[in-house]
Amino acid sequence: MSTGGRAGANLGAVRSHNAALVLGLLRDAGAEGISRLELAERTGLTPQAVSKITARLREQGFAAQAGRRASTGGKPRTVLRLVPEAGHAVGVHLDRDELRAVLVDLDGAVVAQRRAELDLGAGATTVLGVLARAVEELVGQALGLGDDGALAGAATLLGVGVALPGPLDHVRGVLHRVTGFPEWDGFALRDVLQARLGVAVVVDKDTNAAALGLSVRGEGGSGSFAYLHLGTGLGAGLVIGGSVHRGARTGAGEFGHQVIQLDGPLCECGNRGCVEVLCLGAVGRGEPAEAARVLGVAAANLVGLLDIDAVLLGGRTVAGAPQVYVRGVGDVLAARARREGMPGGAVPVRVAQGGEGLVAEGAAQLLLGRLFGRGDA
Amino acid sequence: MSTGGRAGANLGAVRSHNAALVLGLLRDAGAEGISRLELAERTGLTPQAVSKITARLREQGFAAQAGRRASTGGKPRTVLRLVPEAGHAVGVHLDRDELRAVLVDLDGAVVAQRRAELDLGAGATTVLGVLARAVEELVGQALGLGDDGALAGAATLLGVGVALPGPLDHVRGVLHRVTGFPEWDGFALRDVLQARLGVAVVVDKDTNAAALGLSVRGEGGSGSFAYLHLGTGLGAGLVIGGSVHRGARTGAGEFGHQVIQLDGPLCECGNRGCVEVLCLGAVGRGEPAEAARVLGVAAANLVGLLDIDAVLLGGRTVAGAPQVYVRGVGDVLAARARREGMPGGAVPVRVAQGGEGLVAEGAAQLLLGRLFGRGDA
DNA sequence: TGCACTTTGGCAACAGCGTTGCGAAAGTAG
DNA sequence: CTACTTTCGCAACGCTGTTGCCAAAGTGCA
Repeated sequence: MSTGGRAGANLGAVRSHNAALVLGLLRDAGAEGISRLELAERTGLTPQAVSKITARLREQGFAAQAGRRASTGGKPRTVLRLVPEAGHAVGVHLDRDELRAVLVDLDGAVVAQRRAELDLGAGATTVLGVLARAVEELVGQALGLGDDGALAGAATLLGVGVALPGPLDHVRGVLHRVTGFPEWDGFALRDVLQARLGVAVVVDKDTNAAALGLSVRGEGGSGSFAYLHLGTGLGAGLVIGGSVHRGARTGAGEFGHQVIQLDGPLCECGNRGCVEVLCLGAVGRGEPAEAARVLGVAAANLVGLLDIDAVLLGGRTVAGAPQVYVRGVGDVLAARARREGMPGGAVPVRVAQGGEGLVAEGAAQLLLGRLFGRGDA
Repeated sequence: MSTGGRAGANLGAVRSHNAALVLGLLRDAGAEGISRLELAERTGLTPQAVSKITARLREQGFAAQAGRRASTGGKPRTVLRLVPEAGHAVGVHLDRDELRAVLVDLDGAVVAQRRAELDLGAGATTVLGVLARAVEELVGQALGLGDDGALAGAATLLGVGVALPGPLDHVRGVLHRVTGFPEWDGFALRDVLQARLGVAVVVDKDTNAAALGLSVRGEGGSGSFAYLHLGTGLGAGLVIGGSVHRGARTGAGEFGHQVIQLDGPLCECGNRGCVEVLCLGAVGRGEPAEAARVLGVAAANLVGLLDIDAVLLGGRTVAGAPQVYVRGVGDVLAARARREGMPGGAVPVRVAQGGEGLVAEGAAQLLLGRLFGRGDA
């Protein structure tokens, strides 16, 4: 039926919804802060309702007064700001050969971080040991642990987000398979890690985490964008209407195996003419311009299908020659926009900022998002 | 910023949200009806809350008692059902050479319909005249008009939805251009029609209306699906998470000009190797199997990108040889699913039911959707 | 036939949400 | 110093879903 399992709203739901909304606006306002009346305007709530909501948030320690604005002829507005230290989250980027963990505060700012060499093929016990130790050290030094040395002792810790390559089930937190490492097939990473660490754990694809991180930072505008990652492989993370689009089976963003050349060269996925094989082939032959053009054609397909607002490029290969890719992809999109007479012109193409820590920071946002009303089912 | 213009929730919002939710479940239950306790289970609300909500709906005439279930050892449940005659909407399908208008009730059932020959190139005055007359006759005979002959006199009429080909702005109701008819460029169809008819008007692309219609009927499952229309052109309507995805500029679903053959044959859009030119070319050469294969490759790209639950095929060309297309597209998707070891197997491919009236009925749902909580921004 | 039990669903009191009315606080302008 | 503007909290309010309770309407067994 068309009306899927949507939930009814009661008063508790209203409260948390509005609180999350206000908290999100406080975060977006950053160090400048934001006044109650501005919050009222943006939410559509009355100023009095905002006062009550912010009073609750101040009691809970999430918000604080921070100076006042210049007067415009009357009593000056009091400025409110987020208290970043009121909450923390750990984000872990589990890659094929290294592990990168960050501890961020409510603002998304990195408080502490760690790096470790790692071999994903070394088996679950070894990998989980390295991961758990890294997280415990990170949290222990920055926030302090409980008397028993447990992570749960860190009161402000919301949980741990783990991002890794390869298909997986975001909802159940189970890996399907990690390309090249069949021993991870069907591994219930979320539950195992949750039991071991004693705090909430969320698992997601690396490209989704990167896209989420970019979304929170406000890159890609307020609406929809695609993050295209060109490194050892070619993948994408999609943000539609402000939230990460994963699809029913967390399979969305399968960008690299989009076929753009019927009966083209064989790809390792078994298909022919995938963007990945064409693009990486051009990179391998030392033809970045051709790689960018091919990438641009695939990006244009994506833009046409979803009508997104921006395309962000990332990954080692892009970082090696950013201008070539931005221009190459941009040219294809511009040509298409010109031909179709699209209102507003072509979709902008940019290099995703954030570099090496992007995925880990985005993984941490998987937890923070719940506070700010981006809870993902 | 990441927190786009989301709205705060007050008690009025809660009421209409829950009322819409219940109304949607009543509609989905159809003639069988549904009991209060089932409604409570599905919404997560308490039985008492459901009683209050349904009491309001009964007062307003939208719902009614309809018999009772067999007892399971106690007082038998009272069954509630939607009162279809409590609301109506007109849906108009404006095609290049004909106009098709339907009047539907809350259930989506067609109460009356009209067809008229039409030339979209005959100018706005002529076309709007034919359209307005068709709508007024339709509503007048089935519902009756006001004393002054105005549509607003039909108390249960929620408004008119208009679906037509070509790029347009769904939010503002303005046409960008209708392929082959430059005189419509920038025409503010929504506002002009609203002023002339005196009731609410919503404008959308034909493929979006078709997808919406299918979504309401429950085809394509509860989640996400794509409707691919193969007729004089090749387009798509996307339903993601239960609602039509249009993108910021109502440009989403630009499926036909997805490039699947780099530097392939020139398409009339100016690009090379679009699915449309390849697919229609094969149709023209009398090679439906090849057309289906090409369509399947493009569909597989879409499925991979969005991880949708189903693919529905429609349009005159598909209707001419349904099995060929279902099998051809299905084979490509199945092969890909097999190679990637997707959990749950391949995405199902079906022919969209509903035939000629699908777009007009979907257009009517643009208005009904508001009642059932599918208000689209 | 009668009694016990189960299940449904309405009435009444309630807690908690945002809203409204109003006034104190804190500035500017003359 | 006075008049005015603007911010923002207190108190009363209306309305939401929730809880506690009980009447209604069945079944099943003695």
